[in-house]
Amino acid sequence: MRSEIIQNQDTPLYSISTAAKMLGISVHTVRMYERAGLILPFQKESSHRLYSQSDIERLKCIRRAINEDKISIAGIQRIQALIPCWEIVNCSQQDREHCDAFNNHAYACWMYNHKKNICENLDCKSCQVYKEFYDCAKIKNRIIGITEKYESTL
Amino acid sequence: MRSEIIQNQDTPLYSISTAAKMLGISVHTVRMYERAGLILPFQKESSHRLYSQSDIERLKCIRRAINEDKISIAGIQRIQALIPCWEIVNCSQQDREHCDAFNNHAYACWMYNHKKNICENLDCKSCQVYKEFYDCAKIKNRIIGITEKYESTL
DNA sequence: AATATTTGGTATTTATAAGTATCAACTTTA
DNA sequence: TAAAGTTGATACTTATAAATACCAAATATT
Repeated sequence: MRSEIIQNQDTPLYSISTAAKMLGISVHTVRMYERAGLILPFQKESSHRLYSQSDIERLKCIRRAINEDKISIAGIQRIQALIPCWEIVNCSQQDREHCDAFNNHAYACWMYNHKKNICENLDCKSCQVYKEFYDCAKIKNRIIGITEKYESTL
Repeated sequence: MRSEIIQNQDTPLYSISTAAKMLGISVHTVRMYERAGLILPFQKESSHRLYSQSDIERLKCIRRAINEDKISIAGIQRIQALIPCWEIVNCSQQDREHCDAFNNHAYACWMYNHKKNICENLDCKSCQVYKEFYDCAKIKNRIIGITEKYESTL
């Protein structure tokens, strides 16, 4: 078996213009979504952005939400702010007290600074919270999961 | 102590034109919010709508979400669809299986039919799910509440 | 070294959601 | 029973979010 570069859904492959072309939108629109915290791109050392296949899928999902479901960008931000990140990363009571994400509800956790808590040394881009829960169905199912977890202890 | 008509925040008091005037919007806009499921008015036997002080506050909250926070109506619907109603009304596993609200994520529970479950004979207008959880902060705090409830059993 | 691309801005356009106007039929109330 | 208000529906207007176009400076590619 010869040595190969491992490629998967998370491998940074596409430049911003390639990504934009794949989605049929302008480069600026992609950056607009980034500014809004809907997507975190890979940054090369050089400051140029790169996107993986997962990023493309995420962007497609964002487009559907905006164009088909008529949810505004601000609305998507609020929805993502409801992801129960504290439960997913299982942070402590003390972590929560100092966490801006836990104590606010306007943006997803990856939009806040995480100093002095469990997330401090973690990369949001590779965190389950960011990677897995970007749409309504997945977020709702996760909330359901919490209640089921609770009920199973009764 | 003489007999008085009990008035509270939930007493139906205002006609639709009075409510619209109080909010500085048109009658039609109020009905638009109703169509979207953001507000459930009282209906007199006569089919004319009436609004309580709580309804006015709720409408003010909706207005802030739309005008200040820039969340679209479709966005508000999706956010309200994340209210963990099943946990609040504590419905059974069987109730959940047959519940359109539980099994979807596009609208709040009070927008669906509740046949053959615990909600069947309840009035959504006076249900805690509808009355208490119409904004992001309250919804998020409720989700937090579930996790804390779970953690307290450990 | 020359060409192509990306960056982060601002200014502008466009698409459309949110809101208004108007309507005839119906209901309430005075 | 006349006047005022409500209903639901359609057509129209407006406000603005989303997207595009453009820019000069920086970076990457050949």
